[in-house]
Amino acid sequence: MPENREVTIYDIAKHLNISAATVSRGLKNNPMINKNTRKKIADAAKQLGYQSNTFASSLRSKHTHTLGVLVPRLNSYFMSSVLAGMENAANRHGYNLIIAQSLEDAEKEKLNAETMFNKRVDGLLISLSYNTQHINHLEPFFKRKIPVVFFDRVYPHNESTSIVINNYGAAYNITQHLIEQGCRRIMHLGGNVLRNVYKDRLDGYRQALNDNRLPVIQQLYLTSNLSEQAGIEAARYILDMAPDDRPDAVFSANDTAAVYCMLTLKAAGIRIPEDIAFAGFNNDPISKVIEPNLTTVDYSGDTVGNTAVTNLINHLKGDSNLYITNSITLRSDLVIRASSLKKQIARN
Amino acid sequence: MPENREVTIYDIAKHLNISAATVSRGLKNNPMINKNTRKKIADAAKQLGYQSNTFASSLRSKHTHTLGVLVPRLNSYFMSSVLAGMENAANRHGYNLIIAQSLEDAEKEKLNAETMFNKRVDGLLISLSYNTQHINHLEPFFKRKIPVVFFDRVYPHNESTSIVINNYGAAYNITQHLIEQGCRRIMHLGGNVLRNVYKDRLDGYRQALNDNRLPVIQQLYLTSNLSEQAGIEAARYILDMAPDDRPDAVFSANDTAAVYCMLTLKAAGIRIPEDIAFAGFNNDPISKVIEPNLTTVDYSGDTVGNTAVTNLINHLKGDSNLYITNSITLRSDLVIRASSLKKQIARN
DNA sequence: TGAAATACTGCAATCGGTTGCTTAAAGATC
DNA sequence: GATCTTTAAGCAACCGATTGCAGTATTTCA
Repeated sequence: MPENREVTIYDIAKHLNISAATVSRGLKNNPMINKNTRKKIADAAKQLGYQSNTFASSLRSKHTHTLGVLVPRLNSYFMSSVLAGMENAANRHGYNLIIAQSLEDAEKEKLNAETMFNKRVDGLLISLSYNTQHINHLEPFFKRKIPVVFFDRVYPHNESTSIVINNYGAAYNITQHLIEQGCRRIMHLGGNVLRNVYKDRLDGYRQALNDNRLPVIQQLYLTSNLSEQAGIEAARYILDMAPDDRPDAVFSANDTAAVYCMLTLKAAGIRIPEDIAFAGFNNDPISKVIEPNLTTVDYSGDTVGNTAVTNLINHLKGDSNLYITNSITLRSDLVIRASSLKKQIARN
Repeated sequence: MPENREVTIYDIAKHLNISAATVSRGLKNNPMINKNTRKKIADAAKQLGYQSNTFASSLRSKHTHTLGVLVPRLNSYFMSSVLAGMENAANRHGYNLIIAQSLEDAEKEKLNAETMFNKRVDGLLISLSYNTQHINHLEPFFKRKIPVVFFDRVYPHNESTSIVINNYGAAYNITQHLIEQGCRRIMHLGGNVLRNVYKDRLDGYRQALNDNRLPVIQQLYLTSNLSEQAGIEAARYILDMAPDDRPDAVFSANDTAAVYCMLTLKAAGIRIPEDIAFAGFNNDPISKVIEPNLTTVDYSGDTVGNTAVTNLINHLKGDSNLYITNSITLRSDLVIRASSLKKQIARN
């Protein structure tokens, strides 16, 4: 037993007294090859314990059946759902995922992009870091026509597709909902407006206020990284205000900040939604556990991931053309729960 | 500008009138090559827009700087923390991660393992699916001496390392804690005992009961997949019992089932911890949001991932030898919160 | 029956780096 | 000044699969 050397198509070829070319074709079920021969090749492969060498193949054939995924952080509920959706779709089509995180750092994003390129991924799926300013680091991909799909945190670019939801509309609706519940001083906890998701949510919030002839109050707009800590600090900020200046509702651009803000306010004796109504974004599991349950926007990470990968692969297979599709907007739903129901009776 | 062809080391070589071998060595900063020449090569590479081709290199050099990660599911808080930790450690050492999920299905696990092997990962990190019975599908790795590291859901094997926590001890302690709070009829929500984590937690629970001369009651042991739904069903099961037969505490093998069980019981008017105390496992974010806050076992997914990858890479670099290390047990902490405090005053 | 079409299979170049071995030049030693 | 080191660089085989083109056997059809 040769412990060391790999079993290659040459071993199979020698074993069957045929050429390596035939073995290669046979293993791919190329109809050029006689059915019997194919069978013999498959049997011999199994018998000899042959395992194809992917990158020998990639070297020659110029595609790797690997997609690069570059996200800000791996460990959020939303992102892990996206990845799960991506992995599923990719796996179904025989593709693999190389995954890296930028940790919200533009520099690291750049380095990771380079690695992905060097690994010659067939396509790139990317959600931008918190402070990415430009996408020069993706130039090598564009130059070599390697398709790039942006998702969630996207960047306008006319040779790649973006997978998004209507952040503007969802924020508008949720703000409108709060207004309908009688709220007049609605605070917004937002993120970096460099990122479309936060910019659009802010715009939707403002437009809804405008359309209802409500003033946009500077003091009621806080921007942060929307972490647990940021939620707690927002609560302190509110508690430090004169009672009359306090908001009567908070719309947070994510659920985490909303929930930790609620917890802190509740501990200080503020009643929710009676004193302050709450709404978040993402439909994170914690939104269903907090009491009262948090009104939020549901949008499926799984679907985002699935759509992004499916479109990318269809493009790679030539079934469709990504360059034509500029952006795909997925469905999102306003999920109304007790945290925002000032008027009606709260339900779970 | 040649749009199509890649820029290769040959282009650099021609450009500088030196050999490709020198370029190859120069790019790797091989001290055999004169410093000036190295500089010239680096400059030319940048100027020509050279990007190394990883798999051409892998083909010859026999290592890919890629690690395979095979998990049951991507979208759980714990697993995404593990992945984040892994990615971090891997990135730091110049390694990449190919990630796939088995979706708790042994068959898919097998297929994914094969793909990973074909991609010639330098090492494999795996947490077993819910119903994996054996690890024959990892034989190709063992045969070719590709190191395998199990984490969390492990399998005894004397040529690979396992990264675990002391599930038995943690479960023992948490049960002991509940007993000290005066609980006598402690229910356990467990998972498939095929998996060490659930088996060990069950054993720890039982041993604690034994050591306190408490009976192990058949009706108070439920096994499930520990999903939200399973938590709800466990609650219904409890509510269906005659009040005197009901448990006075529930120890769940994960937080998700514990939390949804609590929510359902609370809705039915059961007081926690007065009527039934609760303890979970994992320190999932929801455990800090549920009221009362859930007593649980904290163990850092990030550390698990980090440790697994670091050990694997050290082995690959020859700095240490995995075959000697049979298992690494990481620290875990009992986090006591209000859900189990029958005696003392609950605190957040 | 002979020519053309069809069905298989093989030859050999190729993908882009890597590396053992050799060679050439410069420097050191006595 | 001859021999030995040391340093730097090149030659060419190699990794394992793929594929355009060519070659041979078999079938088809007039």
